[in-house]
Amino acid sequence: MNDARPIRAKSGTNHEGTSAHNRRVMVDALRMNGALSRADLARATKLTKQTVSNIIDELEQEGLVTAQEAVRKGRGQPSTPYRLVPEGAFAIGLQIDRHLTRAIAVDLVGNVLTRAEANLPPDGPSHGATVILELIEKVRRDLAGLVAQSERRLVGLGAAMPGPFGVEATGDDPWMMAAWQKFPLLETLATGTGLGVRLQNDAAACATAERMVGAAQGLDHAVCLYLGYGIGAGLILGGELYSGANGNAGEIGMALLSASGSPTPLEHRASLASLYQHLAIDPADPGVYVMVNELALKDDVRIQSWIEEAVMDLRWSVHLIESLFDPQTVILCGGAPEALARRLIEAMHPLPSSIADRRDRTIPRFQLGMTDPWAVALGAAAEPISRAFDPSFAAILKDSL
Amino acid sequence: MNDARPIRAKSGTNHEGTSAHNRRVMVDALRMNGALSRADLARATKLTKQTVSNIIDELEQEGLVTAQEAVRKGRGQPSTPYRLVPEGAFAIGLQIDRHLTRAIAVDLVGNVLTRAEANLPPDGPSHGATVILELIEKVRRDLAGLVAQSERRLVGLGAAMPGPFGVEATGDDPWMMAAWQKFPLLETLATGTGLGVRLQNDAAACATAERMVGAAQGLDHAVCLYLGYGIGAGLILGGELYSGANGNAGEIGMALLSASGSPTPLEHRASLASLYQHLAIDPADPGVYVMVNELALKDDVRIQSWIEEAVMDLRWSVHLIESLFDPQTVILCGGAPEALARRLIEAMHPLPSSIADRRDRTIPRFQLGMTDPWAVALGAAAEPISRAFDPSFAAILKDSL
DNA sequence: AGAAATAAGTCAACACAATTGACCTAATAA
DNA sequence: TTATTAGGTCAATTGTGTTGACTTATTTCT
Repeated sequence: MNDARPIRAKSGTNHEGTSAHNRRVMVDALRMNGALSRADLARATKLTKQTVSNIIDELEQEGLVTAQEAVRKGRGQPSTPYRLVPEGAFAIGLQIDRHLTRAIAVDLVGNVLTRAEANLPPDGPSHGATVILELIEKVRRDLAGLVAQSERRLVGLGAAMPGPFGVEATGDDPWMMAAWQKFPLLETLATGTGLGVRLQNDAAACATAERMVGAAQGLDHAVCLYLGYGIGAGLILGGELYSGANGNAGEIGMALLSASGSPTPLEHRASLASLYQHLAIDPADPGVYVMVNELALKDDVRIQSWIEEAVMDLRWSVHLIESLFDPQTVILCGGAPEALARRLIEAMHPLPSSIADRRDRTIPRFQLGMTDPWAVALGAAAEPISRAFDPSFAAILKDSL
Repeated sequence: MNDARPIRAKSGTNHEGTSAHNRRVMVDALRMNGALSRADLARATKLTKQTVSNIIDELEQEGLVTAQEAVRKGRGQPSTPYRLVPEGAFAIGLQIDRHLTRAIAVDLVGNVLTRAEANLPPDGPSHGATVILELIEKVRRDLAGLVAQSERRLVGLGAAMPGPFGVEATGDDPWMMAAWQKFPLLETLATGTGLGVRLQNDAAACATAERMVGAAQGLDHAVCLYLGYGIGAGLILGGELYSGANGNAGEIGMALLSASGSPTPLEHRASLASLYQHLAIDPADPGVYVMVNELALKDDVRIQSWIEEAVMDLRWSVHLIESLFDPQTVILCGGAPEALARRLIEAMHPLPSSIADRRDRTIPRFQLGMTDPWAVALGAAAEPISRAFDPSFAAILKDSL
């Protein structure tokens, strides 16, 4: 009678899926190449001129693309390049960090339009949620003041916070991140803002940012090594952000540094937390960023000694990432002060030899990405944009609607 | 004038892409669920009854599915379940190992129809290629003798060999694997057989096998830890095999076991190579498999001491894999003799705590997959089947045709 | 028994989106 | 001036999933 066992199957697709994909492919092509004519797009996407023409007409009507002046290039009718209209869409990003929260508004091409931050009250999520919702409201109002129709073109809210998610807390937790994990954040944000909300960990958010406006643009295989209070990896695999079965992929900070003996998590050694400890400064102090940056600029010996240690672990991490993910490049990004990040990059050479040593290599094995305390918030904001406009398998299928 | 810089864009799709995807979804659903009625398929794939009906009619005509007897279940018209026809498609798999080569023929559902192996001449690829082509010919003839029309239904040839690919050789290489890497294997096989050919490393092949007929069936996020002469990981990420930018993803054997001091590659400690060394036996001896299996069965002390050491490294590996990939499960598979594999699995407990410790867990964190010296060859054969019939993003796009 | 309800599956008309091939336009090269 | 080339449009066509009414076969209710 009742067949209990549910049927597992992938979703099918139909015309709308096809159409949605092709529209996304256009937007993606324009994002990566700046401005392209209809004929260019047809060649690049392998669609017919006519199809491209129809889609571009639609996108133009919707205000997502616009024609530039015709350009003559050689023989034949001049081409009319189209480019993305930044004001075509907006998204809001939210970063929840240990002692503060940041909100940011970006447009279709990743320009930051407005931003705001606030301290998180130390008494946990239920009070903190109010602060957050107010912060989002503020950014939303500012955005509305800056551009007309912003509300109509708001595609969603992206949130980022330290992971891992859905796992029992371990050890000390002065900033109540564990409490935040249990708090029904997404529901609160969704009902409080009326927007669609998704959650990423901070490394994933950084990778999303690097993919939209940073060093991972146009790359289908890249790993962002995020050095923040902890350390994590944001994974761009096969052209999409990879989150794993539970949204926890890339938690390299938990990787143990030796199989036998007394293994230490990478996080305990290579992270800003370890730097703060090494320098004996209070991570909650709002001045740490500037302080560390200046120490790095003047090559302070204590920073140098930390860098020497950390670089060994980072070399190991890069080698590990290359061995396991075989990416086109590894990008150092995240909340580390810029001067520190530069010192680290310099100190990384020479990289240990790995399968990434290839003759056909055109991109550096390891490079510096964004070093901006707002990178995570930016990535959080980039997520809804990416969800709405980037080509992806999921977007074609019926169950995505 | 000449705009040098090429335009980068993803491919668009059209009706044929839609259709191709939906057909694959049907086959996939039948593979995972055994037998389903048209109505079941419609519900599971979110397509309409009519669409499913049309596709099933086609598939039936093509001999890929067949109706079973109608079953009455509760009220309403009895349903007619359809199942895959094993003889609907065949593929040939080829394993090139250090001193021998294996060929195998499988059908649509992964049944092994015939197999053969041969020693690889020690004088390198150009002579070896002849041996291989003869071996494939033999398997192909045997297959043709076993089932009618097999040639018409042959979807391709999959090859598997130890990786990594495209990297300068390192260290000693008694079996000339480096020479094999340089040899134009794919071209030789393609012209020699007239079939489409793809290459995987052995860990990836194992994962492909586990996905078609093993422990990874129906899982979208699984990692196969392949313990063979070396050690590697086959990655099933987001429902597809992930190969990285250069086909080298999952090379966990190269992971270094400690950041500072004198780091050792995992491969030097946890691999059958290390076991052979520990036991002081010649890995080229064709009797090693049986020998090791018997030693494991009688709990030989030398085996036990190796296991104790190896298990520490394997625990570390599983923890690392869980931290970086966040899979639903980790599967131990590959060419290790079964008794040894069982001993290893037993000795793995307790696993180190990791982000994989979740309350909502239904599958074991770590489990035993296939322990069959033919697993790699089977996976190699599974690849063309998977390519031809599994749903995938690439299969929808125009540039896949 | 008979009627109602329920579920599987089919039929024929339809809608949607990409394709096709002819055609127009605007530029450069001969 | 004319031929050639490239961008782009027009209108008809094709392929594929959808829709809603209908048929068939079975169980459940009265």
